Amino acid sequence: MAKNLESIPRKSGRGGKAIARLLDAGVDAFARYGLEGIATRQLAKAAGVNVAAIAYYFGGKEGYYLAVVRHLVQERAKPVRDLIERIRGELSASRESPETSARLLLQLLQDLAVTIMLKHDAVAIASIFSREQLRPTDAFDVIYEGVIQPMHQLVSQLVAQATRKPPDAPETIIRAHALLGQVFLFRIAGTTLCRRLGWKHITKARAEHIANIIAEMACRAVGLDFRQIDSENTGGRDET
Amino acid sequence: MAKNLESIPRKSGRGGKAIARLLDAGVDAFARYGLEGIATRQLAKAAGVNVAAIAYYFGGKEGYYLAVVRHLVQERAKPVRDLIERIRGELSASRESPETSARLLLQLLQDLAVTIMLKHDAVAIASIFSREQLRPTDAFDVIYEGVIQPMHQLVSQLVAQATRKPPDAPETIIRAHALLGQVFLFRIAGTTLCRRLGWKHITKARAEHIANIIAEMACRAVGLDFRQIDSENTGGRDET
DNA sequence: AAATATAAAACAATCGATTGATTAAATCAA
DNA sequence: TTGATTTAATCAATCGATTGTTTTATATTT
Repeated sequence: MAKNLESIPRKSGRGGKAIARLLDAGVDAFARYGLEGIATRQLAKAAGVNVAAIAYYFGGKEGYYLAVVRHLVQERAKPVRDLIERIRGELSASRESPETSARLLLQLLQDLAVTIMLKHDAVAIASIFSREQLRPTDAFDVIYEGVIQPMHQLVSQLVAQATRKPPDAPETIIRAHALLGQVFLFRIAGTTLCRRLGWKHITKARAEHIANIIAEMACRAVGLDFRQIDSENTGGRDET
Repeated sequence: MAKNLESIPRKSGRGGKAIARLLDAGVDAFARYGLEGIATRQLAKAAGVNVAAIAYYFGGKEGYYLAVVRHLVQERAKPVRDLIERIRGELSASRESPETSARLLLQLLQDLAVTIMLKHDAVAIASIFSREQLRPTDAFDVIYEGVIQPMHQLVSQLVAQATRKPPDAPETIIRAHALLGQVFLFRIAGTTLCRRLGWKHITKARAEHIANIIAEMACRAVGLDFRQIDSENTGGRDET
């Protein structure tokens, strides 16, 4: 459908302003309303550019949407990819043991949970991604291969080492999926949680509280005692 | 917006056919494509009725959507509500103990997981609900109060008794949310799981396998040994 | 001057909603 | 049970508004 899946025109550096404004505005708008939920005219107005710019730079609405998702994954999701890289580095640096893996798993899930509940870009990723789950477009592959698959694989590896099972066993991957999903869930189903708890928003303190509980349940789920790991982790910075 | 939020006209029993056909077609269509993702003409064609019937019976597209959700929750979600009622009955019939609560929690999550992954109506509920989570409309309240809140409350109660904590404590509710969310997640994020596992669909056998793993993790998460509970549960019908 | 970028206007297509006419059914007087 | 009248339901045709896209013209930069 989209005309130019290659690179964006930008023959000279002067149209970069409009492109950048469109990409920025698109992240917010598409995350909030979805591809079909917002009109090109509103998108252009939000970006402060003319409607024709969408077709001019991206070939159309679909190409624009795809470019926004690509931008979101490649540029804005850096903190998430850094997190993956950090844990992966620590994993290869330490000797392999269930305790180490569990500790890293705990760290990863905790950090990811807070990031996904609070960080603006992560919220956008989660929103678009959950929409793409229900009705996948080309954008699904971009997000999946860009952030989901690496994350999923890393968690699977940590789960495998923590439970002493093969990392490619269906059981291991299903477990990893459940753990990762828990984290995403507090973003996707935040409305329900807030209603149940009488909250209006999820503040920073609340997000950290939730992250601790998630981490604890995750550790128990892979068969290890949370307190042991947590006390040697950051000196027991929390006790829920 | 919608004209008549009260009852549907249906002055005589003759128009019931059209209404029923519209409600049936609407469940599928709205679950698949969302409110904005499908046109009234397609909806009418799918139902085999004239476009004007939508405005005639429901006052408009929004009223139609709301009626579909109401129908879905009130009529089609009966198996889910029956499940809640069954567990609730068994809970009040047995004496209060962490073991009993954990066993019931396991049963509930296991049955719910299979239902939500396989049963057609439950899939529709999960799809519409997850959409309403991201961008709530009036339909959110209908689903929330009809099935989510009762389910959430019951799980909270079971978690509270299993962990010997107050049922209205934030920690308890957050735990319940995570457990319930895990189950929903395998429906919402089934695309990712299937891709990771090289599956095309989630078959009955696979759904039951997943349900077992979820139940095991849930039991561990609330601090009990899965094997003890499962062996006294249904005579060890599964061993993953 | 040539290439690139922006802007306003117009494009065909589709959206949800409505119209007036027609058909089917129910109601009631005889 | 009739036949006349009213009500309910269905239909094709059409409404104005809005959709994504395109065109045409103008401005800016190289």
